[in-house]
Amino acid sequence: MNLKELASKLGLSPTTVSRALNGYPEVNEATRERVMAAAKRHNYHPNTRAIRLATGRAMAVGHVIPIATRHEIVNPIFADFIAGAGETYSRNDYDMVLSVVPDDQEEAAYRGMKSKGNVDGVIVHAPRMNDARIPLLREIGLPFVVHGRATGTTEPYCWLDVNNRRAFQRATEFLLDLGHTRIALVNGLEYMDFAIRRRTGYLDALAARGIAADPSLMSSDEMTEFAGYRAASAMLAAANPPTGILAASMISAMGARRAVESAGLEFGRDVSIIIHDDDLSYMKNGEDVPIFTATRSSVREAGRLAAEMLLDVIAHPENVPQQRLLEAELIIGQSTGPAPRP
Amino acid sequence: MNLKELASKLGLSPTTVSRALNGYPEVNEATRERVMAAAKRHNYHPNTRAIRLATGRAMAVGHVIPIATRHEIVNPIFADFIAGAGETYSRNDYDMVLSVVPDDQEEAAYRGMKSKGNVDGVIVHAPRMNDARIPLLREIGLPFVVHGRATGTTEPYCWLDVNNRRAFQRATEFLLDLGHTRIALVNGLEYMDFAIRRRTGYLDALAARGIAADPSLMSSDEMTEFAGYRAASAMLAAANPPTGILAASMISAMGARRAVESAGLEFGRDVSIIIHDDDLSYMKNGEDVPIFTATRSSVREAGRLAAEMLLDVIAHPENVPQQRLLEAELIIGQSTGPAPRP
DNA sequence: GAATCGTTTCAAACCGCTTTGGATGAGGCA
DNA sequence: TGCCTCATCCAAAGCGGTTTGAAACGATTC
Repeated sequence: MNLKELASKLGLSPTTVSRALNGYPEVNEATRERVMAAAKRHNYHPNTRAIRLATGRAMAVGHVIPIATRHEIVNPIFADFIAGAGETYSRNDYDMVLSVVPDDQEEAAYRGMKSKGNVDGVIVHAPRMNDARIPLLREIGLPFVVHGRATGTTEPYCWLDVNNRRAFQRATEFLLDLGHTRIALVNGLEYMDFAIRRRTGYLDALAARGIAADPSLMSSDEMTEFAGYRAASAMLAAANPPTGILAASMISAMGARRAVESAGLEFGRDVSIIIHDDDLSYMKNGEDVPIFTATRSSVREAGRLAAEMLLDVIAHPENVPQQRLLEAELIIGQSTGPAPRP
Repeated sequence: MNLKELASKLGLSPTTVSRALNGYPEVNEATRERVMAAAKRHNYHPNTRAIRLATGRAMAVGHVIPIATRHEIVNPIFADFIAGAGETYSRNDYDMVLSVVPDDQEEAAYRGMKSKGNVDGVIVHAPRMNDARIPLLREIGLPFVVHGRATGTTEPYCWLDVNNRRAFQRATEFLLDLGHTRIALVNGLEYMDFAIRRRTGYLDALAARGIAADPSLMSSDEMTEFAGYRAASAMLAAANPPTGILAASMISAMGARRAVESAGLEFGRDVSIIIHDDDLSYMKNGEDVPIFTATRSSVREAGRLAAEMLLDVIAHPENVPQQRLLEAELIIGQSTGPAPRP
């Protein structure tokens, strides 16, 4: 059932039917209702391909997922972000198209999207310092929103980020207030912008209390269980081990907790752990698990918001770049306590 | 730059240019090369929207992701499958469109996809017993491939699955051969088809050795770290605890391992654990982690293959439904050993 | 030399919708 | 009555490709 057939069934022109369905004012209310009813009755849905060609809009948003050579972006955090963004797209009748490409073909992928016109805009994931994608997208004129920020990029662009610096600063202060002085940072990969900011927050908090940062208490690696375990184990085995640990994610923290326990220490008493909690939907902190003390910010919600921002940019490309900084909340759980007396 | 402009720049008709670029035989080789060169030089890419309307094909594949009410499908295993499928789509110039919809609107989502024509086919995820989506998709005539199978569905349909029954049967036999007789099953949710088959394999292996299944050694829950921990803890705390555990996933197993260790037992000696390993790319068994004994089958590879199958179904809808059963390999790691002498 | 054929090219229709620029007719007003 | 407005509807022209059917032309065949 297409528009022409529906129109002739109603004894109307395609023009009128189209207008009736799209809410244009120049059509009689009675006719509109008749059209609406017929459309529903015959289960008519306009052909997306035709709409897209006629309107010149793709009604779709792209997410490029680079794979292979280096860091794997296909992780639980990414999945939750996608789920959040997808909710927004569905509500607004946009499609979400995921492009999985080898990471040396990322630029080509963006250029292709622009010239083939299968998306109206893109979300940029996991920005790094001086991220090359930002000038690229500006150059080719494809609307975009960055999830995170890119230190070093001076020209304004559209982004949505969590205040990672502040979150880790507060987390560090929290441990300091509990009397901890040997505080470790089990960070994500520090070519990622968010990890840089987290380290900055951590260092700022230490510096404010006049505590010298100890490089042996700072690690940077993938946010996996094992990387967390490995980093924490090494630190705990060394002389003058930490009594507090800042972990970059729930998953890293699971590894850190294992390290604490297998070192024969009690997690939450001998060693306090505070995590950054992305509020992953398949792994809620405190729902089942004894709750971790955490700086919490839902990555799924970030996905929803970033998508909304992008749709807005697509609708109003002329506006000045929007920027939004979300604050993480500090959740007090059971994984932290006063620094043990030596 | 569009086709018409390119054609006039070349002094040719759009027809000829289109044919030259698409490899049709009725065009002079010299002209073809001239066209190709010009296309490259002007960075011409045909407009996807126009191609889609003209050919009547969407050149896109849908994945419906139900959310909210019940089981969360947005998990690491799903993410890896998507990544694999995405690779296949990219190679074949197909788009992957993800639809995130509330799970009570799944049917509407599929019907919409068909009538709006924005995809040529779909992959069905996480099938359950007598899954309603299979007859639905057949009824509306949308090509599909199921990742997994649906026990109870009699009419043939296209699927790709791992031999879950056989995998768990072998895993159970492996533990039996090591002398274990108290073997626990920490299963996924048993309304999921794969979980049903795994339990069957487990029960078959026990029965073949004349061992009565003990319901207190069988649990069924989400495949999260905590669910694994909770189930294993309870079993280990009970009278006559298990000496072997079959875990549904790497993540469940991490929980089970924690339960073993916090019960003061040695993992791999006092309690053997054997897992089903989906070979997740962000969490490789044995890459960093001491390797778990496992039945391994890459879910990412399954994604690649299922996508290939779907593209084939789309290209040849008249063929009989393809079905493919992948066997998991048995990897001997360090998480299993002889049953301890009582 | 005319008929036939194969190669190469093109004009025009088409995909299914949106949107522009009228056309039609009823009602209002002088 | 004549003119203007407004509400309502429609024909036709896009959107940017693909595809059908035919034309042009040199080469081959009889």
